[in-house]
Amino acid sequence: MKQDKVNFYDMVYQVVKLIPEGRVSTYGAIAAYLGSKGSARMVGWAMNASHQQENIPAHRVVNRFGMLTGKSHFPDSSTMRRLLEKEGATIEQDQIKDFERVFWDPAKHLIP
DNA sequence: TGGATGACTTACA
DNA sequence: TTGTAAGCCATCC
Repeated sequence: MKQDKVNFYDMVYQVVKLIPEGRVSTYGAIAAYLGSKGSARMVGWAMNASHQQENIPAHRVVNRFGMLTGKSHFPDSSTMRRLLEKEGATIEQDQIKDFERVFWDPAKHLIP
């Protein structure tokens, strides 16, 4: 049984899907919630694979600075910003304004 | 099998 | 202070 560990991607998806509307999270926060604080890259990697899933609001996941670093991976560089603004977030130059206000930490809102 | 990659983070010079 | 470098872990070729 190699599946002693649940798909890392699946865990990331679960957390990302739990992000409330109008809120955003960070790679590091999700990684830390999954138990691997230093695996922020894995979260981003999982997001890359999340393109197969349409239910993954990857636009709600940004880097630690609230910057839309993943916008380049969207069909359009403005798709990510548009989705966030549509949910009530404010984006300024590919960066979330009041980021700390819309920041959603899974480790604090979700119960392990 | 081993090396390389990745939408990041943190530490040190 | 700014810039460079390494570290993290899983997946892909």
